[in-house]
Amino acid sequence: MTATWAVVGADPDSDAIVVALWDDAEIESVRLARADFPGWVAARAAAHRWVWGDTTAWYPDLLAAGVRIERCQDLRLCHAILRDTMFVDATALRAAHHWDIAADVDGGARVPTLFDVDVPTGTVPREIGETVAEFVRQRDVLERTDARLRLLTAAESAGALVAAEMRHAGLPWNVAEHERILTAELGTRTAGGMPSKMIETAARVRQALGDPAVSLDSQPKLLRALHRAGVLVESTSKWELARQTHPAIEPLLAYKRMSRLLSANGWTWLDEWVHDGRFRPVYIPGGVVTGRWASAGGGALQLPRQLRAAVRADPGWQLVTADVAQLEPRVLAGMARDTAMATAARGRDLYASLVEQKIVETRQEAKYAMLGALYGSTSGESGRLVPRLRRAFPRAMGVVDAAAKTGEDGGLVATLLGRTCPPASAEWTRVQRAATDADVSPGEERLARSRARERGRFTRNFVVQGTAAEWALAWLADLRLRLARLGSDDAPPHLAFFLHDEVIVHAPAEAAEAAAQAIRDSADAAGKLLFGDFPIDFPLDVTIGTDAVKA
DNA sequence: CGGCGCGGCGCG
DNA sequence: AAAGCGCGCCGCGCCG
Repeated sequence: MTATWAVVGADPDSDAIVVALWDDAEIESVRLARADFPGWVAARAAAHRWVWGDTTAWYPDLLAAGVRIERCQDLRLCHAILRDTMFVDATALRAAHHWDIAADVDGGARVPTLFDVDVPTGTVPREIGETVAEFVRQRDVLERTDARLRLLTAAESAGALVAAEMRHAGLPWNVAEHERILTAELGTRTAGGMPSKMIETAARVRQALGDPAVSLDSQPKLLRALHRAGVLVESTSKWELARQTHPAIEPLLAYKRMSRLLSANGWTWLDEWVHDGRFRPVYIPGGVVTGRWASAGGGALQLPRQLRAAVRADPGWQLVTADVAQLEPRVLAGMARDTAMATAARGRDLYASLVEQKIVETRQEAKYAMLGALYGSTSGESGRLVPRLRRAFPRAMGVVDAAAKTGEDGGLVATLLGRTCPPASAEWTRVQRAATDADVSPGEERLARSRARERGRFTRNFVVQGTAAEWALAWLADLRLRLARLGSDDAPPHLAFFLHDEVIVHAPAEAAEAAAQAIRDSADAAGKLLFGDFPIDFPLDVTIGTDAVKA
């Protein structure tokens, strides 16, 4: 008899690992020496859905031993989703506080860095008894709900596998190319730490300001120096500076660009984060309340486009870079079942369609209008254009407007698959209640309205950003399985990077076209999984090359 | 010295 | 241009 579930945990009395095989009830339990565990898993990697407390605690060792599994349930991640969802009563899960643990960012445990990433690193129970107990609690909850939460927990768990596998594989990174870019932008390294072009540019700024000693790295000092030179800005941010006309501005903006590159992704970053030609960031699935991933260390999700050229395939391999055009509007059209919006988006640039249909005048306006709709702009160019979308796509706008209203009223909203936003804080509720008092001051009233609108913008965006994250998880989950079936057994194409609506796949050259097709097929499958037969598509921009610079 | 808030800026 | 959402990381400056 083949068990559906294989629950993995530590033997409380020894160094052994226990696997409890389950269907409707426990079938048997197997005790394994640690050293035998990877081989045992490898022999039945696709036979079970592997259940464990935390993918970051169990999977890296398997990967190091060359073992990949097909499916899992990550109890830590699923606990958080089921505990908070508004669609099923999960009282038993809410009581299990020892599972309320945020991501263990050092889970890989072999992070080759100089510094520990300073995020709390709690751990969920490892022991088999408590692991089985939590598995049973989640199973009972999932049995009482519809397919959506089962889809979501499966997708979230698949994301955990992808994250561990991508960290294991790393993003191929060409140090020489990165250094070439640094030298071209910043000049040569000097003993003092500041590269030559930065030193020269700083001197030009000081010259133009008539202040030979001013610090350019201290915001208050720089602001005072600008004022003394007659540049009356309120901040030193680049967009405010860019509006000024003064000889110091051009070199100052150049200095700020260089300073940013040096501190965020300079030589120090290279030493710390790139080893053996691989950048290995820590990905944190479910790290954002909306369900998006976060990252810790290395700034994986903020790599500047400037450095794209340093992402370089191994010899004989290629990189397949793919991103979805206008993911969030498409997801909104799908979740609202807004046929007009889906039609405008079909197979092409949604923003161009809005211009053609004379909903707005220019593509740029279309973009601002859509951002305003998703983020809740009320003022400026963007806020002015939103009503046009409301007239053109009442169903889609109805979904985000309703989410905003619910949030303003202190209610909960959820994504398509049931991930639910956090409740309003006690402080938020207190401020709202104070505003209903008979003797409320105008200030209190204003504060309450402002906080209510803030929360409305959050819940408005939550439903779309969160459902887009679900689409992306479904895409990743399907793609990792398709890729594993391509290429030769010892060198299949693999995911190397993921950023909200974009993937980079590292593939043997002969498998690159097939990988590109797999990426497209997975996008189609994700659309079907979330939106069924509703005719919304998710066209991709796909580029195959030796680097990750998009065509 | 470490912790923390802030301004600033990179990404979607 | 930002605006309006979600992040992480840097350096500075202040505080204990």
